[in-house]
Amino acid sequence: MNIFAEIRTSVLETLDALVAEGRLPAGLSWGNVAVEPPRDAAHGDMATNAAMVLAKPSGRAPRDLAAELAERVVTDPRIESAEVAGPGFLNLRLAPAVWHDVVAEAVDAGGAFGHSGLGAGVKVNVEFVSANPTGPLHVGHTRGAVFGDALARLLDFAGYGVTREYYINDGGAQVDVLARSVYLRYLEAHGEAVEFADGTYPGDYLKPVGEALKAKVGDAFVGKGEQFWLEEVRDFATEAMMDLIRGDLAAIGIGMDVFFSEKSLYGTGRIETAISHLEDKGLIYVGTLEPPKGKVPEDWEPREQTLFKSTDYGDDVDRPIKKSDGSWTYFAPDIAYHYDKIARGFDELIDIFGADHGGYVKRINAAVAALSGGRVPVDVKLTQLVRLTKGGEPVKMSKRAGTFITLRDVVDEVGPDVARFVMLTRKNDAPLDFDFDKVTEQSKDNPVFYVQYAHARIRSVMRKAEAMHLDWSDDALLEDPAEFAVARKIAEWPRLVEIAAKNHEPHRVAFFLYELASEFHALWNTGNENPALRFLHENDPQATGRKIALPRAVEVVISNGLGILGVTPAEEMR
RNA sequence: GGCCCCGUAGCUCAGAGGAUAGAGCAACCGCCUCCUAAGCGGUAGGUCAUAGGUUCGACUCCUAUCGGGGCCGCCA
Repeated sequence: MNIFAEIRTSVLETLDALVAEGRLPAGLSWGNVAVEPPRDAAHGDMATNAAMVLAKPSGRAPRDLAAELAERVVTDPRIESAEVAGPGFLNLRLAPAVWHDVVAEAVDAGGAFGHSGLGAGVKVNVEFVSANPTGPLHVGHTRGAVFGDALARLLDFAGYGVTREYYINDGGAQVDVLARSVYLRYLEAHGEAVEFADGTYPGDYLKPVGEALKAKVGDAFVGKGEQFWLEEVRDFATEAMMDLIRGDLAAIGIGMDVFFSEKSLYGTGRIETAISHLEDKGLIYVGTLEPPKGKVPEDWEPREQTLFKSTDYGDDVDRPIKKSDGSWTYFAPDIAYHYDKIARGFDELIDIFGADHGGYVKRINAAVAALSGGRVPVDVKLTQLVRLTKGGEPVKMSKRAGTFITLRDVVDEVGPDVARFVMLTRKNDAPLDFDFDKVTEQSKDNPVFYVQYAHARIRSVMRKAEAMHLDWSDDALLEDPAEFAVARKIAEWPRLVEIAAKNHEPHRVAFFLYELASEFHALWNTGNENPALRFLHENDPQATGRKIALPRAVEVVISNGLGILGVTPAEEMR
């Protein structure tokens, strides 16, 4: 139940009635009519802009129209009063029973409270992480991973059919580099002294892979040329790296539904099929690109290449799909990959890239628009950098020289819950400061703690209530303004879920939980001033049962919200 | 040179085209015999980078400019 949507329906019905009576002209669109929480609580519980939006097309003065609407709309028993304000707002005050019912619904619905029909029947593919299978995930990947997973959970909560997907870049030169690096570790495992030249990966994490390779093939590859072992070592090493990455993802609570191999597109005709699809639309041609403006590479010279006419779909220049030697560029399998997603019947695609891939967005948009005939929208989200600090000092490298801070480093230091929550308290396209000390601090300026603390307080109350052998009653007793304030916030939850899901913005959930926690902590303190407002009343089980419905509803929302963020609610803070 | 993102309180940041732009921190003043004070209440703090435009209405949309970051053929 989204009470805002319901009251909006009521307003629209009133408008329909005015049309039927000839008080408003026919043919008006209600599309821009909104019912929203007002910014200032003094303006009531909800406000509608209906009169202002409809004033011009209906030739009415906004305040007059608002007044007429006000007269009619109060026949809805849920609407206690309606007041014209400002330039033509209609401020609505709802009956206390509405908030009472909201609390009861939250308590009854539990984990389903806030579920939405928004995404019913819509299949959406969320592709994220997709890090090269050449090493452990580092902190940059972590943000994309957390963001993608939270977005997937959010969409799932809003009723979409969600597939989480990882694109394995196992088709390019970097997996050959990986294979050679593992081969060196393999020789090392056989007691040979090895040297890691430029263009190989020197990281320690490949040592066990070299040893595992030795255990598997013995000395079969020792002293042999690349042609004997490259392919097998590449497959072996890639699989080992994907195991490593799957482990990293699991450490922060992420499981993928599909791992899609780039390699599976080569030599199987799948790239050719996708490209021929574009060819049929006249979007593939052979040509020579202009040199890039500004900083021209030193060795630049004009080359004839096979190009995709992405400029037809808003890109700045056409993009090469074949190198001058005739082999595919990275973009070609990417086209085929997105073609495959479309063919699998997804209604919406979401790609999550690091900010350094910003230049790639337009060509992905172009490719998907061309391949799907504009049917399938794709939203490419970029996650900005994470600035790691400890006690205010920048942390850039881990102790092992030359390696980036890994996802494991972060999880080991602060735990998966803190890492996830903090990374979701920023919009994806804003840089994020992550201070190892601050994020574990137990104070109000740490939102993780603040929200968890509210939950822990409620759990404490609930445990005590259970000890009194009573259960919540859904007949909530609401008296104080602070109680109504909390109930109003709870009523906003279903609406917030829909807004966040539509905009692909899970950070809104984190901010909402902070606000809800704030309302709750305020309510908690009213119990200090006025013991009658406390949740637990030792000698009055009935009153207690009715009083704990509200904190129980808060618990439901915090728990559901943290579930979307992938954070475990805290039972206690000790 | 082009493209993308960002610019909101001293700091870190929210803000579905709506009213007098919000929160936390820092500053100042209050609240613990009390279900967890790890908390709550209050005061103060603003040219929403700048200039135009669209609109009944712009922090929000459009254009230009300034400032910060990222990216820019045969790497992925």
